[in-house]
Order: sequence, then structure tokens, then C-alpha cells
Amino acid sequence: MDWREFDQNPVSHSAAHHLTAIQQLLEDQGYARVSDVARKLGITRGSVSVSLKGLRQRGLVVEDQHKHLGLSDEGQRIARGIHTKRVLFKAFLEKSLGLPADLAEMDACKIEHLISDLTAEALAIYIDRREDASDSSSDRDQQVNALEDSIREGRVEAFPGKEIETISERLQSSSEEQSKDKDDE
Amino acid sequence: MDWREFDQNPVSHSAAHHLTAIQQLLEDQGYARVSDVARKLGITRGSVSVSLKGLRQRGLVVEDQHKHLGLSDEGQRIARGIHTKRVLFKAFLEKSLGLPADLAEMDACKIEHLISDLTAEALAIYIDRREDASDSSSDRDQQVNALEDSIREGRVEAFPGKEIETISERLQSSSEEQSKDKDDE
DNA sequence: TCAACCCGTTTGGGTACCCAAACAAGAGGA
DNA sequence: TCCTCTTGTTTGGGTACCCAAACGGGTTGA
Repeated sequence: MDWREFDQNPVSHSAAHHLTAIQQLLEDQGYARVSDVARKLGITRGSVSVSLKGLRQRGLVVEDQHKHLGLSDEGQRIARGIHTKRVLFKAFLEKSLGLPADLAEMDACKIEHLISDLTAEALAIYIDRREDASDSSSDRDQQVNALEDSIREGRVEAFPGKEIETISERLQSSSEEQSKDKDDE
Repeated sequence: MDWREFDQNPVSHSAAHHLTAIQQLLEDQGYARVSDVARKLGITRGSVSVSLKGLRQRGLVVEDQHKHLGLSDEGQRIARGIHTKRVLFKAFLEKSLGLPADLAEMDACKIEHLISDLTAEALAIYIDRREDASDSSSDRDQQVNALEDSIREGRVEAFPGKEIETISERLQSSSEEQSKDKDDE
């Protein structure tokens, strides 16, 4: 096994952050420009300009007449995948391992673009299994079961699929509630 | 939180593999030369020569009169730490998440040098807790408890400490037994 | 109208990797 | 002795990032 499998990832650490930054800017303020991305990532406009040129050539990022950035379908899928992995991983580090939130965030951010899709799927199932069985609403079990089935049957669905997205979203919103509770204190 | 915390790791992915390669060569054949490292990593002698120059300057790698490589105390500590993280992570992916061994190996290898020491400690405890409670020999519990105590008390011991090493070794040897069982089939 | 500003891009420099190729030095075998 | 192999190093090229600085286009307030 070649140890440099490392660099044959779909996107680099840098590209991962460029893509998720654009996605988040679109959600937050409705548009994303080179300067916005640069500000968000803490690097210069020049660097972003060059990086995005590559991502545009690879068909992941698009641009309208007004220099407003967007993500292609493929770009969106990749950005969602990375975001999902970050959320899953952070949740595991925080909830299962009991690590402090900032450390969990940092470690999750470092590896979000490296772990394989299958690992993320397995992690989602694992976490979900261990969530408080208290409000075991049947729709949650349904999603996990559906996900398990698709993995078992080797059904190759583009990552992230619907089920894992739902699991990820639930994890994230429950984590947001927690931090809101903390703010209230 | 700056997303580029990424590159302020003690060692790069490349350096991590150079160090662990030397360590493994020393174990396996008693010595390690530039060519051996190059062969093991699948890169040219020239690249290794240049990389090791840097690691020598940083005091992680040493060289005797006969061009035989070795690791300084610090180099050994780092190499052991990385190796420990890889074993822990692989074990988690394989045993807890049920991922196939090769995928577990690959993902563990990608992130071994990125996850923080504290995460590794927490993971060790977590895995150990979930190991078959069957042969719950008291010395295992003892190590886990010692590790937990040191974390709780914020006792900053150089990573990896004695307890986590022991846990890691046990995980690795049990994993080797498994693959031996597999070969016998 | 024009200076001040924000934008995006380009360019030259720097770092950290990799490779291929050329070299010098030592170790044998013929 | 000479030829050949292996070894470690150096050098020039390439890629992927980053920055600082300069430049050209717009917008806007005075």
C-alpha cells in the first residue's frame, strides 16, 4: 500500500476549505465573491483568485457575469460531503470520546477531507446507534437501517446520500442547541 | 479558529513516514540507510537524502560513521507517537466501525500524524472500555485508570506515555493474531 | 470631475514536497 | 588493475500552496 495515497484525494485540504467557504457564504449572505472567500479563510485575495482558477477549470466552481461565485453540482456534492464528515467526526470526538469542543473541531477540520466515504457512513451508523435510546423515534432507525442496507448491498450512491445527510443534520442541530444552552448560562 | 492549524503540526505527513520507516527498519533488519528508507517509502534516494537533511538539522535523525541512520530520543518519541495513533485508529475503524482492514489501514495512515495527542488518549480509553469484558484482567483496567487519571489531572506527560503504549501494543498484537488466524484458514 | 476605495488578477518570491539525472566514493569480481 | 554495482549527494525541473505588491476597473462621495 503506497503511503502517498494521501495526495490522491478528490480535493486537497486547501480546496476543501475553498469549497465549503463558498457554500457557507452562499447560505449566510446569499452570494460569495473572491474577497469574501479570502476574508473567511484568512488568506489574500490573490491566493484565492489563483486557487479558484484551478477549481473553475476542474468544473467545481462557477462564476456569473457579476463575478459572483457558485458551486457546480459536483462542487456542491463535494462540499456537502466534506461538511458532513466534519460534523460526524466532531460529534464523535465530542460526544463519544468526551473531548472539548474546540479540540474536536480542530481535529475534525484537519481530517475531514481525508477520511473515506465508507468510513463516514460507518461512523454515522455507529454514532446513531449510541445516541440516547430515549427518544428512539422510528424514523431515525429507519434512516440508519436504510443506510446499512445500501452499504451491505454495495449500492454505490454518491456520497453523501440522503440518509447520511439526515443523520448529519440531526447531529449538527443537536450540537447547536447545546452551544445555545451554553450561551444562555 | 484558523483552518491552517493544519500545517503547524510537529511533523508533516512526509516526515512522519520517514521517521516511522527508520524505526521499523531498525526493528526489522537492525540498521537503516538512505536507500533502505527510499525503497520502503517508494521514493528516490535523492528525495530521502534531502528530507533527512532537514530532519537531521531538526535533531530528530542521527547518523553514525557508517552512514547508518538512527533516531534521537525526540525522534523516537515522535515515531512511537505516530505509530501508536495509527494502531489506535486502525483498531477503532476495524473493530468498532467494522470497516475492512485495508480501508482502515489506509484511513488511519492518512490521519495518524494529524490527530492531537489528547484525542489519541481518549480513543485508547474508549476502545479499551468496549473491548470484550470477558477477560477483564485487572491490569488492563489499571492502565486505563492510570491514563484517565493523568488526563483528568492535566498531568502533561510526553505523548505517548507508558499506559497508552501498553494499550496500543495489546491492540496491535491482538490484531496480528487475527490476521494470523486468517492466514491459517 | 476626481481622489479614495474596494475588487479581482497578475507577478515575483518563498516553502515543501516530488523526480530524473549526473557525480563521487567505496566494494567486489574478473 | 579495471569494470561494474551500490550508495549518498547535488542539481535543475515541476507542482501546490502561500504572500506582498502592483495594476486596471468600477463605485462613490466631495
